Amino acid sequence: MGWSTRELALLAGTTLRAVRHYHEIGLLAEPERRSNGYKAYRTRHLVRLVQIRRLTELGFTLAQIAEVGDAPADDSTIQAVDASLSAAIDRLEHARAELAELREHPAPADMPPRMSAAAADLSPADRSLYAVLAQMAGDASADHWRALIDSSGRDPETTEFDALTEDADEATRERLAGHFAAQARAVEARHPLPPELRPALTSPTAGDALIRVLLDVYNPAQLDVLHRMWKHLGHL
Amino acid sequence: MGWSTRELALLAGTTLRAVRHYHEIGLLAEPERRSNGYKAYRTRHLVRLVQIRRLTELGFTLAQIAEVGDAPADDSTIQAVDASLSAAIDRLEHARAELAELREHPAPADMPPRMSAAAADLSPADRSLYAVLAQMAGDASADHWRALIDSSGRDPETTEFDALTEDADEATRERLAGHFAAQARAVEARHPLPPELRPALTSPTAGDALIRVLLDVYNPAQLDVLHRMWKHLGHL
DNA sequence: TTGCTCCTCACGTCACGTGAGGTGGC
DNA sequence: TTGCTCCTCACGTCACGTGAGGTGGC
Repeated sequence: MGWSTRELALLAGTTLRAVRHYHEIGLLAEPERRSNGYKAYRTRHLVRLVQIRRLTELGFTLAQIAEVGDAPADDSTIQAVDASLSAAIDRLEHARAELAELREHPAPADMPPRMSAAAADLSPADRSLYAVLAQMAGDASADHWRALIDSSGRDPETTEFDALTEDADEATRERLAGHFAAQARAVEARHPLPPELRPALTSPTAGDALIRVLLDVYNPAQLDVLHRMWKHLGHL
Repeated sequence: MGWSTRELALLAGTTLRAVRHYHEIGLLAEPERRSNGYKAYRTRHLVRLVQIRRLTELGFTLAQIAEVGDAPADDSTIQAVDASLSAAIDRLEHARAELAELREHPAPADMPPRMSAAAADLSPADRSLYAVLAQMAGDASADHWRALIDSSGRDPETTEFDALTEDADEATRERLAGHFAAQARAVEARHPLPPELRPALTSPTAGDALIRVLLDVYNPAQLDVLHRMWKHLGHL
């Protein structure tokens, strides 16, 4: 003369535990018991359970379902649910687009996929620097960094810089600094930093962070070359 | 000489607690401490944290991120993530479509939205019955039930049936049974039960469930009328 | 001293999943 | 007696959120 919990769950297409959970939070009334203590569910429980399942599948939280009870959901609630679904879909589709790029150009996900291909030949130090730059300036800056990486290229001086140690002599340091300064000028002329990206990189906080990154990834000799380069550029 | 946990979190666009959580599950290495016990994060932590954030935003679980480490994710993992995103999007878009219908025809969500408008005039008993029928036969059956409800209409006999009590006399019961039998025959001729829906409703389990619903929602006099109707139809 | 930051437990959230241990029905 | 179902705790899951209580730095 009534369904068991398992039967009710199967009829509603859900699980034992879900039914008990709805009891625990007061969403679903507990049925009468048989003499042996077993629950005996009736039609009203099944209909209510089906209603709860439908609403959860529509994206309602259990708290929202509790609020609307078994009345029609008011429009503001439906709008709120729809807005959250819409936002979730946008996020998921953006994620899928990035996943597709990641499949085409497999890379560690330390920077936007559109930069990864260009960054493949960078030294670990440069790569870390670009990863941080991209993070700080936002994903919209990916194309800018990619252009920068592409046009600065891997020349003999870059190889020399990557291998630079403390015993590098004065002449070598000056030569590299001059080379990179000229290159930086040329690259900046062709690919100026988009104005909307400037604030994220020029604040004192951002500057501090970038300096710490430089100190972390380059050795003293390399830092010296960068210092000389900045002097060449007149930025310091 | 290093970032605090909060600074690191801000630089990576995440929260204090997320950083600590990644430590707890071993996703992110703990940095050196200052003399006072404070953590001092370096560039490698920031780069790793940014990578973790990117992967979570792409839909990777933290367990999957732990598996791939800081290497490029293998294609099978990417495919698995993409498949789950795709499935999630499908569910969300289906939910949005149903939400839109629900907004046009506000109703309790005890049955598919496409039935609700037609079911608005049913008695609570009939409504429960149709809710269960739709649940058992699946949402694809909604159009069938809607057609049934629409063409059986609300005539005086239906009103009489809804108000029927135990003191209803023999003649009334027979008259109603005959009326509903004729109506059922006409409706079934115009809207036969789609063959693919039959199995879900004709199994012994389904039959038992439906009988229990009838016993729950109709009173003895109404059940008697239904019993007579079935005899008229030759189904019993 | 006050206010702000850092630290480590440790419980809470959401919607259940998953045993653990005991009883009832055939 | 065996096997299956029912019951009620109660801890686990996932990715963190949110205080609780104490210390450090200016």
